[in-house]
Amino acid sequence: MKSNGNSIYSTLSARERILNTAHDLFYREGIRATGIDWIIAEAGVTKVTFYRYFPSKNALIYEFLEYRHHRWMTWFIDALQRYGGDISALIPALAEWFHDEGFRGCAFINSVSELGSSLPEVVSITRRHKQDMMSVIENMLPPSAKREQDSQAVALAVDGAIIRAQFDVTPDAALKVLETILRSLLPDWS
Amino acid sequence: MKSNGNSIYSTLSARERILNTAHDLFYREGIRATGIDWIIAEAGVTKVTFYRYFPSKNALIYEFLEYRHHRWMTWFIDALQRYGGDISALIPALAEWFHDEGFRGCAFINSVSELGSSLPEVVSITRRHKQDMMSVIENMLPPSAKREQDSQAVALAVDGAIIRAQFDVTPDAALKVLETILRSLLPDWS
DNA sequence: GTGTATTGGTAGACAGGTCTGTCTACCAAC
DNA sequence: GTTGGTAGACAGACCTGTCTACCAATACAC
Repeated sequence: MKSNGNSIYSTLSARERILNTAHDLFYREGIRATGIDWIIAEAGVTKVTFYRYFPSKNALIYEFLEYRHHRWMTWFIDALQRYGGDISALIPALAEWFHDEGFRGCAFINSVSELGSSLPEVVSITRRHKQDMMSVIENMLPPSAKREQDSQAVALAVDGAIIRAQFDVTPDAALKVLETILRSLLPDWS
Repeated sequence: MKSNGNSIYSTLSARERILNTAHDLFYREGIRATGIDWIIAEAGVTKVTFYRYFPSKNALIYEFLEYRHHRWMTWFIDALQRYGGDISALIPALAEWFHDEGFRGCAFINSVSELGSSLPEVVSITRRHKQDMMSVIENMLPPSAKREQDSQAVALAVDGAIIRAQFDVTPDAALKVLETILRSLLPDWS
């Protein structure tokens, strides 16, 4: 087996290389903007191999979103822990993400924008992702009768901040405005 | 000149028909998902006519965004007036939009998601659009030292609500959560 | 009214590229 | 033999953009 010297994933199996490459290209360039030949070339596989593991591009898109969900949630939970584990950890955690040079917004929001009409399954996948994000946020809030309501408000503001960070030149305003909102929403904001 | 009996814009000039058709298809189906042949067929023009008015698809995309900006801002300002003209008008105005059967989120956010990498000009166009939206919001708030800060927070929450309304089954939660945030943010919320 | 030029359109072919997906023939390792 | 790969060709559809040949309406000069 000839490995692709250019791929940063060359110790992985072919399937993993495809999935990781697709993840990077789909997120960076857009899903429709990424043809399967590009993924194939970057992953260092052939078309037969590609179709052995992913029966269609749409199947790959679903796998990409599940993979992205797992990967992002893992990062999110870890980052929140690293910054103290309570709700105020949201700001530095998101700052870490927004300042990442590869930041291109939320892959799920992007996929709804791009494919919401032609591949409507991505909408329900996004709903599940956002539900899980909100659950993580809810678990960081102290128990109260309005815990769920607050977590919905926080999650909605986080989505707003993600959007703003995506079109602004720098993410600083998005983070600052998000903090303003959270300070108003949450009485025990530190 | 043979008019296209199927086009709902058949009393308009060819250029206007193209632009209106592009607006509808780009917003409903996605920009990349809409080939120029589809626009041409729906607008009832030929390729020569299309290229007479729009030297490229990208030129049409820019025109589409400018046209969308003008159209949306006109609607936004009008809707806010219709619902009373103060900041609480935001909720029913957005409800009107979100409940529209053609609602597919914010065309500007969608274009950044879809084309942010391949046509980065859409990002600065989006920034301008969002700045104008925020100015309208600011003008609805009573004068105060934190008027600009509040308008930024409101605008960010509005973007969050747009996103949520886009992936939820119905927009009711998005509107309710937005109202919760605005109630916390703005002391004189009615 | 007629002829001409201009303007704004038509039908449709074409070129070359990209896209998704199907397939053949072959190889290496176990 | 099985598994997991390779190189690469192919088909058909779609995409953006270029071009030819022609037509109708209007304005203007005579």
